Amino acid sequence: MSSPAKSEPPVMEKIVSLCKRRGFIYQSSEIYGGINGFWDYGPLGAELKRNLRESWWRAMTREREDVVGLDATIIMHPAIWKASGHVDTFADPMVDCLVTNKRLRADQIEPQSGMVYRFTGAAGADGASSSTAFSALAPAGKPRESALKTAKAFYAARGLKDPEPIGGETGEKVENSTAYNPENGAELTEPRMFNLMLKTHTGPVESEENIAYLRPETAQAIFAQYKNVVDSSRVKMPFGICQIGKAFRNEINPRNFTFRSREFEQMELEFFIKPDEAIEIISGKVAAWSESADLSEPQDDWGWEMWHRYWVAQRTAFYESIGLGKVIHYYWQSKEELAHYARACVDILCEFPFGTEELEGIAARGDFDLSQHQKHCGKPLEYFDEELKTAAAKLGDEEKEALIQRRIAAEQAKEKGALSEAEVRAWFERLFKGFYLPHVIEPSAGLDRMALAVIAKAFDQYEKTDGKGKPETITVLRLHPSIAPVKVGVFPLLKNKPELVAKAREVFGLLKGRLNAFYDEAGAIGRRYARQDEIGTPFCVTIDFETLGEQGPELADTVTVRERDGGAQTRVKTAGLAGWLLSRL
RNA sequence: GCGGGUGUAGUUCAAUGGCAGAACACGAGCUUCCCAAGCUUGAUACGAGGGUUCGAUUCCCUUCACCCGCUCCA
Repeated sequence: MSSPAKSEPPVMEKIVSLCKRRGFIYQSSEIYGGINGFWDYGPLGAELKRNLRESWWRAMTREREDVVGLDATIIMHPAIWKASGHVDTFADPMVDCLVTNKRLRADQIEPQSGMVYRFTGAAGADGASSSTAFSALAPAGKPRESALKTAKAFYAARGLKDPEPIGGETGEKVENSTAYNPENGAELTEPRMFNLMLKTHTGPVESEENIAYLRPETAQAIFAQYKNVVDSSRVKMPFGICQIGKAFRNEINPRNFTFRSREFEQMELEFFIKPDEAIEIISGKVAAWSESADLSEPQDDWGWEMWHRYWVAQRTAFYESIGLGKVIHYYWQSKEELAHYARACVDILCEFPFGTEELEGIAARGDFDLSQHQKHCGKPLEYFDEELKTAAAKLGDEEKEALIQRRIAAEQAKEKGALSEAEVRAWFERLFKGFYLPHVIEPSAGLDRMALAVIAKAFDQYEKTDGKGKPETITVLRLHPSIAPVKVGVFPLLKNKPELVAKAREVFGLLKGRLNAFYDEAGAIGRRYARQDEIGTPFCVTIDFETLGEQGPELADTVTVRERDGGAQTRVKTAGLAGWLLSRL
């Protein structure tokens, strides 16, 4: 299996072209010129996506006893996004440097002190001039020339040749200003808000009061309905709630085909676990993770770290099952990169033609989300753990105090987000009674990215000379059979022989209800194979004269099954054909 | 959001200030005993809006989309 060379940039273009030509992915609203950041799935893309979505759902819920599903609305109470932090963190004030056009976050600019020089314009060496005002800061200790140099760059960027700025003979002293770029002292634009959440209004009147957001992630719905699920579905800790659905982000710059788009589909699991302290009280210890740890079956003494590693292993197995095993990579976020509430986060990356990019993030988020919602909605979201209450009742005061002291020490060692001693004691008081907010492991995957990843991985082209010695390029989509949009093509060897056609229609009828089959009689047999290769169909069956019994009774009612990869042909009885194929998907 | 590039048929590409062409793909017919064969035949395009001009797909402006680099990516 050859993969396209990295140094060949048109690979992505070839994939985009194939996606459109064969009906996988189209530009949204294309007849009106398209709309930036939105993509539609055509007939084959819809099947592919459905297959991916269903394999995820099957692996996450149906094949497990400890995960249930949820299907929540896209528009939810705006307070959810307040509690989650999205209203604040999704609206970053941004400024642009007037010289380099670099965009910076206004709240992250280091305050500068020094002298500001104001220029009213500039004259160019060729007689042209500019009357655009500009100011630059010479940091404390730097001469006026430093500001002058920046001003020259500013006017030069606006088309003036060798510009001589006008004005700015004397400077004004400023202290701790964030209006200038720390890198070069250039004036910055006024801060502008960039809100990454898409907004709408509920009800007939558009007003501030009825603003609603299209969800920027599906996860928050799970937290918001966590209590209902606990109360209604008899789940016991640990357990998970998963959801597949659309999410929306007003990306400033959508890029790379469907990889970063404004409307996309997420597949998220929130797996709720007992806090490590509860595990220790119940089991006497918390299992320590090591490279050789057995992650195959969950154990009672697993803390967050084992559970996190377990889900990384589970998700890895999933990617292997859809044929991405060889192209995924891991990136473990460093302590500095982690959000303050997160304990660990690993990105599962995949090799795309445009680089190795994130497919899924698996975060250990502690109890941050539920505690935020508990605080904002004012309703207790604690889980009552009878087993924990019983175990805690057997602890002596000294043992309890040892646990508390250990936690206090751990909190004091934190650089940010540490709990006070009083908060720790209050938390343990609830814990010893059997109450806690569960911690959460969150594997969060992007369905559209996954679809793009499997297409990119499967895309294969090779050169071949045809019967006339003419070279041609053959395209094959080597999709894993389990996700291929069409599972089997059914062809009569010749379409002008009614017996063959009738038999082929009969075989097609046997298959179509059980797997996605495609009937084709147009063109030479080789062309029909090629058409199926290009859309990733793993099997083709051909009805020939042997099927009709013309070559002897032993071959009657057998068909040729041709495999996409390798082209191997096998004769299979029509009676067992559906089973034969299904066992190979 | 900034800078650069590109928009012609389903795809990949031509040509042109005066009737827009090819290859492949697609449809129909013939032919063909297994990997894009051949013959006949058919349908299909100048991203959108404005300007200049007797006349614009072509020149100019605006806009939209796509690609590359920067930026952004809770």
